[in-house]
Amino acid sequence: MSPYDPSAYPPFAVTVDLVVLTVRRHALCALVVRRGEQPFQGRWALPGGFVRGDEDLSAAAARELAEETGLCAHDPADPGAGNGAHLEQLATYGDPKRDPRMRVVSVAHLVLAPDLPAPRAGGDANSARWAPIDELLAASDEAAAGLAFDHARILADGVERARSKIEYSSLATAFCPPAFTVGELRRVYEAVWGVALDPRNFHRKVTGTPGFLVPAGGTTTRQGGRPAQLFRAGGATLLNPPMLRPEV
Amino acid sequence: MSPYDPSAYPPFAVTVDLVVLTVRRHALCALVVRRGEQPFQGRWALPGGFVRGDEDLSAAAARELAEETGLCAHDPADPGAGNGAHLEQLATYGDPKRDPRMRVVSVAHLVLAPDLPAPRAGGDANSARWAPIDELLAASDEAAAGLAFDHARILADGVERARSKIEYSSLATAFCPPAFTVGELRRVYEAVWGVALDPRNFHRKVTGTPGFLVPAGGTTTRQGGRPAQLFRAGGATLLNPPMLRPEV
DNA sequence: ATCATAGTCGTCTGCCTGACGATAAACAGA
DNA sequence: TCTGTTTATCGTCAGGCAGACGACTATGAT
Repeated sequence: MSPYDPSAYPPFAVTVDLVVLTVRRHALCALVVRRGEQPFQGRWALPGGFVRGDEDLSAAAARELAEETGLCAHDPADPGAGNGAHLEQLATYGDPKRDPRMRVVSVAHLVLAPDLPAPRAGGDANSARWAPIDELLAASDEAAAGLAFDHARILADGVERARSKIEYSSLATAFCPPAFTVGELRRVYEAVWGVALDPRNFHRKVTGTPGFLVPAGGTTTRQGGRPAQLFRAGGATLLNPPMLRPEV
Repeated sequence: MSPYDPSAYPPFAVTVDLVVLTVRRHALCALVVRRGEQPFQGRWALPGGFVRGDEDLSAAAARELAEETGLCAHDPADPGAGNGAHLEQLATYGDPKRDPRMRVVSVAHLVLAPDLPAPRAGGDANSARWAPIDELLAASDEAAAGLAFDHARILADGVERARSKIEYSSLATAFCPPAFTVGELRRVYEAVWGVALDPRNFHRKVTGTPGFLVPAGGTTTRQGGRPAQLFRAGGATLLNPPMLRPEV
């Protein structure tokens, strides 16, 4: 074998696909776009696109994200605040038959975003929408109803990553607006995990973990009931001990 | 933008790189090979190679692993036993300048293997060896002594993955021979984490976690001292509650 | 025989979590 | 205005688990 001989290796197309998750109306939702061309024309798919020749993988993911949603992703390395969503690499999918036309290797990325206004259909998609992940993954069993390509698998992997990562990191705050209440954060956990948590124990846990939350001043009654204190995400990124996910 | 138009996307080379870890003489070691050609000729690098045109990414990783070490990787999905090492995808590295000659996207994989006889130098490598990771990562600061390309970064990511994954999974057994003692398993944790663990509390923890270890029958005095019971890995893959890594 | 080495079983204490009672502060409607 | 509903927040208590460490066991080496 002759490594690095340009004529000896087969050419690949490299794309990024995005699993963009948010919490809307107490449900975990993913951004999907409708495909405008073959194959899988008219079917829903994860947003994504080709990596450019001089572009890093994370830069390509951030660019696609901006094109589809207008969100400005902030790299975990750079904690620049603003309305930036969390972006991280998820996994890479390269089955030779995953695209019927040619050999495509897709580097999937995971984005966690606060609830947004309606997504804007940009780029090459006919339309875009937030779909509850239950709906998307349930439909993946039926032949013609599920997501295009291997996107159901990618979505499932992304959801599983998000579910496990909020256990031991403060990443759940990425689903929240800049200032939020303990109750709003709890509803994020409940939506992502699909369980009910005890409000009192949750409150004790998050307020008792140093660096997780810092008071933002002021209160809100967005949710009705007694006014709740506003917080913003503290500097801590790791939760130790972790938040325990209740048994099924 | 015209997606999936073959003339519109730049061609990439796709490779797999391997972070192969083992525990030798109470130290965490990685497999490195000496580069036989430019660039970085004569420097140490992670083993790896090009993905073939009809080959899945994990298949390419398993093939490279067999070529370099003779190890038969078993996919996490398929728990076929034997002398198979654990193999999982780690992350993908695609900086446009990571290879000075052309655009190469590398899908790194992580392999956890029991201690092996001397590695066989196969394929395109002049030679191969097990190197303590402390040594490899310490040298990465100096200009000409560290690993080739961005392999120091990839190795660091792989080591970090291994360190965190043995906390909440039974993956540490992948570093052990088919039958092993509690003390041998403890020395794996100590080598990977670089800490000392209390033998009594460790024994209580691993024998008290259902499904982690099953008695293999018989005892051994490999390590001197009182004979120790032999175990093999139980069916459980997740450790709940996790093994706690002591503070630094 | 004595020592060194490793393995295994127990005990105790402190921390954290789950379960749940109680109170506080808002709003809606009678 | 009073009452019920909703949500937030503080407290209490028991059980589980981990860290610290004592005690005993079973081998090989000197």
